[in-house]
Amino acid sequence: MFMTQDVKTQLVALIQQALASVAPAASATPILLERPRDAAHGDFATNLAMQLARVLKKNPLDIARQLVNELPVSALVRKAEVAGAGFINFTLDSAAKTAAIAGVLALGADFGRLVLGGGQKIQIEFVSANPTGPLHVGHGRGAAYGASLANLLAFAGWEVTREFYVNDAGRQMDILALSTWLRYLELNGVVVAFPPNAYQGAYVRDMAGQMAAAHGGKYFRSAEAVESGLPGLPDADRSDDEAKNQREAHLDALIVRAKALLGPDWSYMHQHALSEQLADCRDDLESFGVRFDVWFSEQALFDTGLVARAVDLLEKNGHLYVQNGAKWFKSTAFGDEKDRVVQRENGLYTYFASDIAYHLNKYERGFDKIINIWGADHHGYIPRVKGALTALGLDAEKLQVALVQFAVLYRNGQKAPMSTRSGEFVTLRELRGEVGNDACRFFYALRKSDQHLDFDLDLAKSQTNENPVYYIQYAHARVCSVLTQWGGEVSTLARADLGCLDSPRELALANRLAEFPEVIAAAARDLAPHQIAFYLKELAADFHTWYNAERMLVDDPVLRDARLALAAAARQVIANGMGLLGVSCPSSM
RNA sequence: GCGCCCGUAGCUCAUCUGGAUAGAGCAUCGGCCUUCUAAGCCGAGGGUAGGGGGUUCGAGUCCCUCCGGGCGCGCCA
Repeated sequence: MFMTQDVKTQLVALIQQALASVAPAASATPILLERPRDAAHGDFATNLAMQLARVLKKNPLDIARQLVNELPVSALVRKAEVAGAGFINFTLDSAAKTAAIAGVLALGADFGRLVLGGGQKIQIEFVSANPTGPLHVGHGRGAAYGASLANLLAFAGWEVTREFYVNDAGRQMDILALSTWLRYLELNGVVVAFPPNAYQGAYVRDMAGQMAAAHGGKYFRSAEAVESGLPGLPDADRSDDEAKNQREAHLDALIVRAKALLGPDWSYMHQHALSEQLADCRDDLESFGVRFDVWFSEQALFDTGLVARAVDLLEKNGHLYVQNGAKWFKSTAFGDEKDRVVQRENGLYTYFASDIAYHLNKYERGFDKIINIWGADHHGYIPRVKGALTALGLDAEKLQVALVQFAVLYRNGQKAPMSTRSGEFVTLRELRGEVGNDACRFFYALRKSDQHLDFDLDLAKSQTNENPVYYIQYAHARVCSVLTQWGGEVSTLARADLGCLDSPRELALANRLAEFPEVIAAAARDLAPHQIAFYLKELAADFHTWYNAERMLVDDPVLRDARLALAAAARQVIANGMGLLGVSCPSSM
């Protein structure tokens, strides 16, 4: 019997012996084994001879033949042959392939678990949406990617902290609080023109309604008090820069007025809107199978003085200068396109300043690696953040930014609007409700994160039964059904005699199971959970093919148990992989 | 204008850090349910990998250039 995990490394060891004998000088050449797509090319293949051709200045075919000749005899390898331009193809002994089945059944939910991360602490910050409205499908993509990636890295041996950065300190929150108050006034019959650049969504009215129900007219003020003396609004149909500036100025003046009129009640308004939206956001994400260990408040960075400390530190290190009354960080010294303001002329810190403080805090918490998952529109932001870290004397290499490309929605073949403020967007909650959580998570997982995503709503909604997620879940359900009809104790299958499994379909499926840890390793290395999704599709395909070709519940108990063991192992790997992607595996469909 | 990302079958996407004849799903066409779930299986057609050049044993993958699309270039967040 072969140790499951070791088949590949044992094969590498054999090749290394051959290499040491053929080309002692090049014995350190790394040996890469790949699983050929074409079954005719065996179970493993190496391009070692082609790699050596360059160094040894010899014909790769000759090198390959020598390597095969020098390969030590082993029960592991049934056949090693030279093919193509110099590949060496290995066909394993059946027992070496079916060994994976026993391995899966012995390890269960831990099959595929790795120690790549060596228990290092890694922080993944994702979603971090402004709590100013419902999450939309773009956030959904970041959420699905981040959650799957976090699960994946934890499975691969890192100690993962999942974190959501709450932007609770900026102007956007003020605008939300103002929007809520204006809707509240509206409910009390006070007619104030609702600014076009305030938050228009129905959820704002909902919050206002709750507030009116709970506090009656406590925050009532007259329209005259609210509006008198404010700068006017331009015509609604104007979209030039001047008009835009006028609208922003009007909005800011309204905020100032609201703060003056409400006094201490303003912060209640602010807090209420924040906690409502945050609770909604958390609920939405949890229903989506996305959980966070830490909800980190931007405001706390100011309250604890960390923002000031971070800026002071930059100043002390000589990386700041004053120009036009503002404090600038000399980020061009660290590869950025231009210098950036950290403290405005009016004394307020910029978002960049609090972000520097936030990253300083991340470093001070002692993570070995930090991953930020950002929307692709933030790519220009990376050099300045890394620059600031370097300027603070920190190792910027610890920080890795994974960009998630935009999800562009299509409805009836038309681009759907995605603006939060206009309130016209498809929410994540709507999407989950119409497509289902499983299909939703898998739909997102099925795309490489740095690839633009055309999300066709009509397709996603209408094709729920054709979504590939069901293909995989169906394989799982089929195994459950067969095992139920068999009625035996599944745990006994781990001891089944697998010697009778020798058909190409069975061995292909067993091979696929053995590949799972390699898929985990590659996906973790590339921060690419989509590789798991594609692997699972292939695994399910191997299973369905076999299922349609052979019967499991046969009379011969030895053959029956062997096949059931294979099926049970396939079910286990499907469950392990789907679990990482946050997709459930029903036992019947 | 400058910077980053992208361009693969009619559509949506893979391609294991440069490997063998570029693969799936959907859609189209043809077969398979008296046998453990047909949400399945088997088969067929469908490609100048945006165009062109370069690097080498070998390029969808790396470099250059052009075309096309997305995003960014605030004392916004």
